[in-house]
Amino acid sequence: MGRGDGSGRIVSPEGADDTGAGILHVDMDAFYASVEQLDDPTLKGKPIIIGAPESRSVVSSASYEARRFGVRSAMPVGQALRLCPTAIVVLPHFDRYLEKSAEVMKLFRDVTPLVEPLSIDEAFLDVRGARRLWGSPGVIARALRARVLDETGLTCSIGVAATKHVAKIASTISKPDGVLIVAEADTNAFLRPLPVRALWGIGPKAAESLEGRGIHTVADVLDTPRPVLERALGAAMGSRIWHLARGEDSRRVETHRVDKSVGHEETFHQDISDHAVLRSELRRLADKVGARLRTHGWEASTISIKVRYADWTTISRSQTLTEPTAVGKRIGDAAHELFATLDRALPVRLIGVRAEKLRPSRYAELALWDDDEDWRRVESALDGAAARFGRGAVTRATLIGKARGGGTLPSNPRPDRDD
DNA sequence: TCTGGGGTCCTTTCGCAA
DNA sequence: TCTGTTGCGAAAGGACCC
Repeated sequence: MGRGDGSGRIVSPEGADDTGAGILHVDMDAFYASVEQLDDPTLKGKPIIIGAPESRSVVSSASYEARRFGVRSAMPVGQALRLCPTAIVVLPHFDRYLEKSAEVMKLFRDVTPLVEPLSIDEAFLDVRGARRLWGSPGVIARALRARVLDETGLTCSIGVAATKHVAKIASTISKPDGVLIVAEADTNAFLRPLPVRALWGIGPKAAESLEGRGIHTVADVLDTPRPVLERALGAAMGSRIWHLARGEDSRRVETHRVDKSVGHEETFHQDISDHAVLRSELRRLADKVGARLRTHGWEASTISIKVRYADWTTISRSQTLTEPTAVGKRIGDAAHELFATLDRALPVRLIGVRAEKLRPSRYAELALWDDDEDWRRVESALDGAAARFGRGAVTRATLIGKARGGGTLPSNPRPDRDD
């Protein structure tokens, strides 16, 4: 979601040169706040903040009326209210945002099947193959903005460029309710004057490191030898921004992304020292993680926990399981074991559980069994049999039968060739 | 002014095995 | 058998993004 104050609205003129610019980046304007204003017209034109009134809550989204006071997302709500005392704090309605997001994404897919959602409120579109049907990228961007507003009541900003990176920057600059077209031949002139912070992946730390070396703008990056950038930012990031500054970005619009981890974490209203309470929180989070794995038909082979102490130091511990799991009980057991290895006596501010190294579940067809205990029995049967006979001997069908209380495991299993 | 929750990716370190 | 090298995966921490 954009984090600017929206003062830079830009609309490229009709007929602007869009030669070679086949990638669109569409970003909804102040998405959560706009959905709330749409659903409750009394909020229209007013400064609103999406967040919770609790002391440790931060701003999820702010209307442009609030941004004019300096309110930004990720800012503590208390601070936001000091900047803008008249702001109305609205609790988030994530289901509603997902609904509106789906509406918008569907409109994108009407234009091209090559849509890559980046988050709930933004996506890349590759429209290079849509010219005959809909016209040039600039024409498509205009029509799409009009259609999004017409059919959803929400405004968006669109960057049109030859690469994802430049399209993304262009949409940010055009916000709100703008469209900015950067023809391929204009890419370098467009990038040169921008601050390094505009480059994808350059955050506060990296910007500080570059600025300490006198590198403030993209033009400065162009004048800097690649090894210097690699020393300043690490090999991978240094090389990446060397390319990005030159407008080089070969990433394609990917319609399918595979999730790599799922996790839950929670910041307590007040720091907690009682380990019994912390352990029960770990259980609760582990159960949520297990349930999510099962809804997606996944299992995880690595479990990690995260603990943030009162002094804000954050540590993580992880463990690879002997057998992957989607069972909350097992995830919770692993989380407890990891938690037991910690020795700091400080109160805890945040605790989290994450499942990593995901793969399709070995018995996804049992997804109808949502009950954690049923899943534990199925996994125990599978793992026990695999340990005794070798994994190759154990078919899914026999296991399902076993787990359901009927059938038996093979008495004379095939020799195992898997392990 | 007191810092959320969901993630991804990168770097460093360390132990193990060839 | 011992030592050094290399490669690799796991673990830990941190930056970054929305």
